[in-house]
Amino acid sequence: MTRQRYHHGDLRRALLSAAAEAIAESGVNSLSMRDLARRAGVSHAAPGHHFADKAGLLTALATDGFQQLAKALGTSRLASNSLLELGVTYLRFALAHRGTFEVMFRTDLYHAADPDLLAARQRAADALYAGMADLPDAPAVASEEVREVALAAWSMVHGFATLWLSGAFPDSAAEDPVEAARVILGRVFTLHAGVIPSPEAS
Amino acid sequence: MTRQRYHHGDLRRALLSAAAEAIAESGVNSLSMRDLARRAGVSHAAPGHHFADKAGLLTALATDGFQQLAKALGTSRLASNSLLELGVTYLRFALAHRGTFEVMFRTDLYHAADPDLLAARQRAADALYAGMADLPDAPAVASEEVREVALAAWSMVHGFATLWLSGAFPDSAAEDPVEAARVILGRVFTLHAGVIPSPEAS
DNA sequence: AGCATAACTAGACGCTGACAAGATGGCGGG
DNA sequence: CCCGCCATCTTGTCAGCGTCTAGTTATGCT
Repeated sequence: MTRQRYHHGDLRRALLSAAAEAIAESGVNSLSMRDLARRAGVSHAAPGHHFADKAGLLTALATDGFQQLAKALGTSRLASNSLLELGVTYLRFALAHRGTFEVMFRTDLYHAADPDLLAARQRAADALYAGMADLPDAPAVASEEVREVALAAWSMVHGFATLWLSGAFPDSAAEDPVEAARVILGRVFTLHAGVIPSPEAS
Repeated sequence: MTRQRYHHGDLRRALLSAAAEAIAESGVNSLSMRDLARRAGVSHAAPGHHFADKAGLLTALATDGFQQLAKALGTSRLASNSLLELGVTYLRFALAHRGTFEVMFRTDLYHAADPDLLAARQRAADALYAGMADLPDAPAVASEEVREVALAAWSMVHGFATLWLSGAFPDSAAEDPVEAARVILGRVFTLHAGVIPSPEAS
């Protein structure tokens, strides 16, 4: 886990952050190992020593992403255990780390069976479900049905994030996606639970 | 539009369908123009005459996809103008044409400014919003707010489709995604509108 | 001090997308 | 009828990519 300083310093982490930045800028398909090596000022084969192959690098990137997401979701839950705010946290993560987020849900790009990745993904899923379990709202649904509502909520916020990132929405939601999501998610969630966190309107 | 028969027959369409199949099998990143040409039994540079470049082929594929989606949504609306069934149609399309669907929302892969593509995308969006406008339900929301609910519904079904396709869901929903979605979407939509289409349960 | 080894370099291979220049064949104007 | 035109397709070429192999440098342990 802990990386010492070697010739470069910490090439592994430099490559990962450079990759996240490059993907956020110009998409994952135009990412090149050799270009990453160039940015880091090392030879074209140097990355191969830290990551078995390109999929290995993306596996590490996705793993980091799931860990960060799990942490963010856990923090959000403690701050204000609101289903709506949990969704906003999810969206904020997708926007702030769009390169990493893009890779996380492209299982064809990395080694999906990697144990570290699976563990991190599970931890993020647990954080998500945990945040939904002790909802401040939704007293109307039985415990069994919580799972269904959780899938619906996850689907909605994930779909909103991906659609917005791909520019599929009309400009209405393009200005401030977080605020737009707060209104949209809030409308469904509050109607569902009968509890009104009152996003902002009177 | 209409393609005559030439040396190959109809290479353009053959390439597009082969591309959709190949992407559905092994992802868009492992798609190769040369492999497509090999499958069609032509030389490696033949595709270049029908599509300016790889992005051009994917642009055409996405355009076809949006046209098909618009058609499917329109048909669904006529068959049973239910918001739930419209969502199911959307999901069915994503599952049946997962290769095409994957490309449609990856704007970094194709020429996003292509006029034909923009027109097809707009037509699909219109079909989606039209299907939501004359809902059988949702009498509680004002006409302005229909747009917000539409975005929420679109986000939810889109998110469900992409999450399922990426294998992110626990196995619970993995068996029959359409039925699972019917339950999940129905739970939110019916609670929202106060109308119960009663998916299947007693 | 010396050495095993992690970290990196240099070179090569087959593959890819893209470009240029030549071959092939159907169709309309003479 | 046939002849030239042009869309279609082929062959050849190029730089760049991911990956493999072999060789080089520098670090930390004994």
